[in-house]
Amino acid sequence: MPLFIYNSLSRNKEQFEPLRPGFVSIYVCGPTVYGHSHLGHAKSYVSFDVVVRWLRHSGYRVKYVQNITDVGHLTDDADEGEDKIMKQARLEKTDPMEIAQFYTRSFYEDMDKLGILRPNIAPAATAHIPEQIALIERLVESGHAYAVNGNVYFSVESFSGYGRLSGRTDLEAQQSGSRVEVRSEKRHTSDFALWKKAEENHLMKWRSPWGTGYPGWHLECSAMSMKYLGETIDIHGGGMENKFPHHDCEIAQAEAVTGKPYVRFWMHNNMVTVNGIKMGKSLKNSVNLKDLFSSFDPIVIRFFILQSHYRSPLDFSDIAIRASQTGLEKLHESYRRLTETNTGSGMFEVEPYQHRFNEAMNDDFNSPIAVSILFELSKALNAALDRSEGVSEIAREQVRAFLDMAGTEVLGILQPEGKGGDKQSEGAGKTLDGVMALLLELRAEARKNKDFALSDKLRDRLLEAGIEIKDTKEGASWSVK
RNA sequence: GGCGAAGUGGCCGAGUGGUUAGGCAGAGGUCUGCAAAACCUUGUACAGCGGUUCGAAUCCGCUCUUCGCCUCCA
Repeated sequence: MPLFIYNSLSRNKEQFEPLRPGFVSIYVCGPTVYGHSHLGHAKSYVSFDVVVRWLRHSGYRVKYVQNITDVGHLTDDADEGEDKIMKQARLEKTDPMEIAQFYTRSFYEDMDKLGILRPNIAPAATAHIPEQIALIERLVESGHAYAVNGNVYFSVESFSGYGRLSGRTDLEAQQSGSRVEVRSEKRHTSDFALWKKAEENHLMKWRSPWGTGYPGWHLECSAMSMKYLGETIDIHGGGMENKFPHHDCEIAQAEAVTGKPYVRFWMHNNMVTVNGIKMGKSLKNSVNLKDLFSSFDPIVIRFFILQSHYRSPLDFSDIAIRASQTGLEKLHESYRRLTETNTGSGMFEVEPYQHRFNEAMNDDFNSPIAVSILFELSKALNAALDRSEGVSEIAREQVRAFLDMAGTEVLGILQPEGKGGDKQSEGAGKTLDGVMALLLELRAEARKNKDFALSDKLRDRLLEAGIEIKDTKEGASWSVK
């Protein structure tokens, strides 16, 4: 079954075939590390995590590169303003590299909790200054860039395809409509900085052929992508807001030098909104993940994200996440029942679900459909388990294999069997198992003797202690809430 | 002003030229000592106005509204 991916460059779904058979190169724009991660990061990286997981499941060897931007971009317009990382360093009374390191660790902490697999290579911009300088040199030599007063600019007029990704190809229109004041030293308003001269007090700076300075905003991705993945890569992902100027600039820088297509498939994920308005750090409505994790299990957040398509905006609200939480618990419960129930003689056909799941994932990674298929399976499975003949050993193993693939390996929303979360250590878990077995036994005896006051007391007090009892046909079970 | 996306039942959220998305919430029922859980039943929605068509929520046009980008941003 072929995989189709929506390519932002062609604005169409296209059948995906990697450049090199069996091998997929993918680069995703990483975070600028000057603050804790928010829900927007979660949406982006959960989405691409599932992309990578699905490609791997499909048999590809995937090399996934995601940068860490630890050189500060500027806080306001094109060429003015303070470096964001420097600003944060000033606010926290420390130095830029410490800020970058601190928030890099914070980022991975959050991403790990969301079940996001780490990229194969996570290059930091500051560790690739020579590569970036080399790229600028090539651009200057080939006449695509020019140096003025210690700054180096890319000349957009020297590159015919500039703006093709975002559709902003009319340079004149850009010039007249630009909100950025024309800077005299640039040849064209849309020319963008490759290298910037550092002021005296600038803390992050390096020596270059053009004097002491620091790299421009778009350069690192081109340089590092080409270094680790080659001049033409299969997939480049990122947030929609980066289409212009960031990705258009990346294309220009890379293709001007190599003369080859930089990226074959551009993928852009949509934004997170809060009450319909884009969430952003500068808008002060961003939902910090660490805060969110204090109210919701990170896997619930992951599930919430996957219930909408990566190209659709996701509107945040507590009510919507709570709905997801209830739904996910249902899937977990169904999976638990499957693994714990005794087998019987009943049949259960997984193949149709499997097929539709693959179809959904191969249709531009349609996770909401994939999730809905898990719900349908769960419903049918529960019904089958409710029947007296139950489900046969073979059927059970087939369903389990499917859920392990779809729910655990690909979507990352079901816990693998035997791994009951991080609520208690292994040893404590064993002890609790023993205690609970005894309590359930006592309660069963009480119920048998019609001592409902005692049995209800056990149930209620356990619930207060955070343990929920469920009475099923097969007897009582318990779970930590 | 330029570039782009979207408007779906109480809420979230897919999809499609004619047949049930799915989840949450709600209602009724089965089960249960009572609950919870589970299961069954239940909702005929697609911004508005025109057009194409045997038939459109799905295609085309217009209108309205919302959102993103054009300044760093996942």
